[in-house]
Amino acid sequence: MAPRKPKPRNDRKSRTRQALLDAALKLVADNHSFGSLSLREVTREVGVVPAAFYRHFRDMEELGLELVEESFRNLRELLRTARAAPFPDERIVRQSVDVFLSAARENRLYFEFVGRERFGGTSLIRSAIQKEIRLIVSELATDLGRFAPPGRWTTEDLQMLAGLMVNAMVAVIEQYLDAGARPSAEAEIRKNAEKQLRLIVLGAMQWKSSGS
Amino acid sequence: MAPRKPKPRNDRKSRTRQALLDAALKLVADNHSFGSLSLREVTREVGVVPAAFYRHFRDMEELGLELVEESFRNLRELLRTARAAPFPDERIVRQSVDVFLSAARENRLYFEFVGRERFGGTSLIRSAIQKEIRLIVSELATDLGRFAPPGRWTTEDLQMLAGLMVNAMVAVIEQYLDAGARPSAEAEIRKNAEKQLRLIVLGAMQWKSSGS
DNA sequence: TCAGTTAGTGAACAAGTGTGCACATATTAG
DNA sequence: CTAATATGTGCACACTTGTTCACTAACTGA
Repeated sequence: MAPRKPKPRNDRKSRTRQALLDAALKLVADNHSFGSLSLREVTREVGVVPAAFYRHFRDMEELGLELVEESFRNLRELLRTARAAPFPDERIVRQSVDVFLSAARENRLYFEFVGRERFGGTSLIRSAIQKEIRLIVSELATDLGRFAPPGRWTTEDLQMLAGLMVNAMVAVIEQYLDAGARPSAEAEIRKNAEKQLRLIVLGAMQWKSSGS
Repeated sequence: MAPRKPKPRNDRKSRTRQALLDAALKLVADNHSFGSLSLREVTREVGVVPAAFYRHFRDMEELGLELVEESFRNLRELLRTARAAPFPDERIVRQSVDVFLSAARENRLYFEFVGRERFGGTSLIRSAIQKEIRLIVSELATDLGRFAPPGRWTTEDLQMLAGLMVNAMVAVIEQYLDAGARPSAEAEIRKNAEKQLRLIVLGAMQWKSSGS
């Protein structure tokens, strides 16, 4: 049987594709890991027949990789604006934590997806995510290099510092997401995050390069 | 048909149960996440009929929780021996990194399982893991309290410091596991880990409690 | 207007899944 | 030695899964 309701085929070119992505994202956040999410569940959520999936993606994996890209497109956009910043003193620490936490709040589903698949997913998806994160670390490292007294910081050490910072923030975000966004927990987590960053900055100011 | 080979039913009480656990562990490390691992795959790997599974576990989830417990039983044992240690100076940093990395090498499968399910798994398994990690952080915090000049460190701040350290080490271990244990990468990772810990210690020595 | 392409349908398939049940065998207790 | 209890077998059931196929409806550009 042909479809009875002509389904106005809205303005945009192909909304179903985006609907599939959104549905997958929602289902991953709701229930289980992406790996144990079936093609049929996704199409069912969208309200479309399973075969229609193949008009947009070859695979569930292809959809997953697309989700990774979407996630980091948002995040990188955000970091680019936040990167025009002064020397990392007290204020910048507080601001940075704010930026990350509010980003996590607004793009919760994307962050949850990335958090789940960072280590849990298929190896293709895993390495895609790792690559993106390494890129963020590198960008932060060159940024930090601008404020560092030249000579005291090797490129390697800057990477190390950036890695430490990013790891701390990632851990904070995952802690925040796991807390179900209870506002009471958020205040606690925010305070903790600021302290951790402050301590790292403190250590960095005392740092002397790898010798000894 | 009844089984032809009597299957000598070796010494121990019930080896099948452990075989199921081991098989699940191996399959998770090899292929996919625990969530997308079927009961039948596990029994097939052991060489036993699916229904036999129910003689030992009600669920796959129950088996998963058991795996979490096994994993941390090992790890906590290890940490208890390593905890009798002097003030965290240069040597102890190097030793700590060694302890963690060699633990990750020897118990690779367990670490891989925990890494995958920490955020990827069912919510029951997730929270079981988080609880264990929080416990480790707390134990480390009280340990650190012994070396801290009293008054300068509140309990809260000690928890913060311990959390930072554990996070860093967890990140290092996951990095190590992802590198497939290539020895060239291991040296790099080890050096990086030592630097990160050194920087944290440096920051801690400069720390003054939360007031600005 | 009319041909061509795109997006979605519905039915079918082989394969894999969790779970229940009656039965067979091993192991252990009395 | 015998009876009782774990432990494992075989088979069945109803479902869900991914993928294919010919089909039609809708949109597109000339």
